[in-house]
Amino acid sequence: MRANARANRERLLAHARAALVRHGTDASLEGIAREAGVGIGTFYRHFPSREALLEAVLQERFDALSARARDLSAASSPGPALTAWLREFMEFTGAYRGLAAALLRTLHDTTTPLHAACEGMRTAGAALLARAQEAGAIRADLDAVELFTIVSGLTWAEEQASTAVPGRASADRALILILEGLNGPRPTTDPPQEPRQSN
Amino acid sequence: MRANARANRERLLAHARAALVRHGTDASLEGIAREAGVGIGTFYRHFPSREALLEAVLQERFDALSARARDLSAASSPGPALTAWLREFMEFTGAYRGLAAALLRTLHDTTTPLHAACEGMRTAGAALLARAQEAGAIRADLDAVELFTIVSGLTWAEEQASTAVPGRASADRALILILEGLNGPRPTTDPPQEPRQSN
DNA sequence: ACCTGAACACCGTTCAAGT
DNA sequence: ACCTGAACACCGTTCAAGT
Repeated sequence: MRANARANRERLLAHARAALVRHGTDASLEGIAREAGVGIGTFYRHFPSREALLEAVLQERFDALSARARDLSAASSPGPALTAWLREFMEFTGAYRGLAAALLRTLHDTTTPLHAACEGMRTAGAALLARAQEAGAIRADLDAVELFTIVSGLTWAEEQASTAVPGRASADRALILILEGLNGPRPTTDPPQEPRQSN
Repeated sequence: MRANARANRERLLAHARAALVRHGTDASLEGIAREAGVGIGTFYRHFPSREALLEAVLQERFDALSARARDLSAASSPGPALTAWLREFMEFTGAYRGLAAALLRTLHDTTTPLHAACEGMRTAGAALLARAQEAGAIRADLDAVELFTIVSGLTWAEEQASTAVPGRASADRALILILEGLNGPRPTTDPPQEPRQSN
């Protein structure tokens, strides 16, 4: 019987993944159970809440992003390492419709299980930020919560814009815009650059 | 009977406003009708869709923001005028939970009635942007759709963060951050400023 | 242990019937 | 003209009953 339960869980997860891709984070739970050929009660036994389901689906991605932050920290200089990681974070966060919202909620609502699941990933990202700030690549008066809020907001906005198109390109563009600011790129100070033309 | 219908409409609008403040853009339509002491069918007669309701509630605000853009264009220099207007746009957009999402949707979905209702406001904002770009206050490679997308994303993100607190302060802060960029403020070029200390 | 599905409490939306 | 509310088709969630 134990094997039966395990098989149910796997089938639920598989159909959940498909449903998330198709319908986003508020895919019908009844629908997932139905497609998995399982009673709704069985669904709730395995995943007592929508968040628990998300957690199960996303856990390994969280861990992968944590590891990625550590790799980037070892392999790249502080500024580019943060930029590269944020790009991957945004790509992940934009994977399902509604995911940016679900993750952003966990940033402040510390009680939820999904919060705990994200925490490692966010700590890793925050370390990357601190390193970039020490190197002077990122303004010092920015904290990790602000950064995650802004980046999530951007991802969400791009996601709303493109229902059909994946829109990776425009999300990258948005990241560049917030890095450089709407008033234009800041000339790097260490090796002095050619001056901006005053239009 | 005509007076009766008109009274119903007004009562529905009044209760809709209250419900939007309390429950956000996806307040229960049945609930609004119930509170207004009116059958659900009557609700649908007056407002055939949730969007139609939003449009009726927000129309005068759209118009006010359009007018405000024109006033600012006359009264202030290009850069500050845009900043001031964006601040007001964000404040309006953050008035109800879900409003930023509803408005952003209309940016691309041109078929909806709410899109038409927003258009004037957005055109006015776009003019302010163009003026700021001509003056060199805002980077030239930014279009109005991008700007509205980014600003909406920011407003949404701040709104998610603060369920209880209105959080005006942090939205302002976010606006400053995207104007200046995460890599720090760009020194203004026209009147040369004191140099940034290299940390 | 694990599963099932009826039951409950909610939605949005439509439409035949009333005045 | 305008209003009503039952009807339909969906939800999420719980829980008594089954194996």
